[in-house]
Amino acid sequence: MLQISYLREHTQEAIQRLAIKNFTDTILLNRILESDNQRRKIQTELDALLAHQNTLAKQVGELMRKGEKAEAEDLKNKSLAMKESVNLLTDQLTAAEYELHNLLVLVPNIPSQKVQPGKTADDNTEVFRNSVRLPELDRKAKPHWELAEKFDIIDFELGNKITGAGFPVYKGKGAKLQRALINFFLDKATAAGYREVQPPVVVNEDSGYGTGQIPDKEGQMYHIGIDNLYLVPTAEVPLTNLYRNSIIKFQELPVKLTAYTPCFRREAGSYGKDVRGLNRLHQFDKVEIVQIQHPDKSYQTLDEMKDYVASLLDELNLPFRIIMLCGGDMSFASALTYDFEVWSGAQHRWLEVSSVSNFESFQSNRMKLRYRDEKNKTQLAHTLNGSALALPRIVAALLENNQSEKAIAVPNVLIPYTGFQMIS
RNA sequence: GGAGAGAUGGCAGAGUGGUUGAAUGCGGCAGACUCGAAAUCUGUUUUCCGGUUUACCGGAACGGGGGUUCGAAUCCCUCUCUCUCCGCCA
Repeated sequence: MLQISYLREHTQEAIQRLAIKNFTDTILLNRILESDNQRRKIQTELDALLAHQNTLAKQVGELMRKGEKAEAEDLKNKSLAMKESVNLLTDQLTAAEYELHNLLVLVPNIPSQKVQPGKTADDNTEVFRNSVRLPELDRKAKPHWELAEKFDIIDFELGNKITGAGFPVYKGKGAKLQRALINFFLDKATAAGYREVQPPVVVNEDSGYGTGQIPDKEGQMYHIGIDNLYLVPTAEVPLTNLYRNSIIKFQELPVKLTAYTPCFRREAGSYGKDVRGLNRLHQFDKVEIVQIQHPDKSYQTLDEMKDYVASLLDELNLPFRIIMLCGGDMSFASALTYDFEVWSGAQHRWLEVSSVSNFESFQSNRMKLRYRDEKNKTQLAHTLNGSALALPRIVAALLENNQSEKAIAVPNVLIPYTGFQMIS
């Protein structure tokens, strides 16, 4: 959620920059500003009345102590007479605040200066490509879902049986490869200074709201109706919300957290080649990194996180490219996002395996995540997060790119974790 | 799941209707003392909103929501959570 003070004081700038995200609803923005004016007007009026009432109540107290009952009664009646207008204004204020809030949550985050205009993924900019060469596979090369069956390491049918589509069962070396990747990613994150956390994978409504899934992407999450809880779509939700409603000393910034969690996404409406095999799942594993940072340093931190994710993919020896998302392709809450895509050798396509974003104060404003600055004032902190990494498409690329007729080679860095060099 | 008790500032812990945004202690910060530190002493120390703008003024908040009252941390209702006992249990 944007800060109303920003919209109020930098209206033109906001309009211009929101246009980059293809958000051009100036009618909404005007309604917001009107609503804000209205709210302030009402509050000023109400505060004056309440101040008067408070004074009267104090005087009544004093008169009662002195035993001057008649005069006290007189003042009581005066105060009572004001009650109706106080109630009226209070209701108006509540309504005005409610309206303002409901309008304000409809406005996406302001994109950072770097973000290019654009409508779809076609307008994104490739900003980097690593030096790992694309694998030259022969004609008999199989896509990962065939490899998974051939080597009996991932069973999609079994998943269908016990749960449904999009819930694969990993078996034998397939299961161990999952565990190896999780441990590898967590160890790397720890070495890079992230504190490992094991959060709940079920969160409440407030948490969903804090990171922006609710109300924006509510339909993406699995909802446990009986307890009104949600399965996490990403560890970002519990991790960032650890600091909901808190004030951090500026000396403690940045806060760096990492967690492995399974992630659950309903993915309603997806179909075709996108959902084949491991390409898009309802449950998948991911290691996430999160930072809470001083506003002056958050873009530096974004670069650092981007470099960190790149280093993981380099170590896994996967060809990848980094995409800077255009305004139209960015998420509602993000100010700048880099996507990482690995080359899937047998599918001949790039697969998104990570998304690293700076949300600036968009999330922290929602969840009241602040820091105390050098002058002892509270300020909204900036939040950032990134996948490091999401497993399924990494596995898909590893299987496909490293295949030969008889076996699949495990990347060197993973061998200490898997305990085997080949899947055969 | 059943019964009972409770939820107050960073922490501990007073406060059962009237200058209580809140005693006291600890912690934090600033200062005095000291070569320095400890100890001691003095002062200070919540957040949000609005107005004015370095000061300052007003309002709101004592788990969340609602009610009673001229006035609520204090009384009532309700929800959530915590603790104790019983039951169940990885």
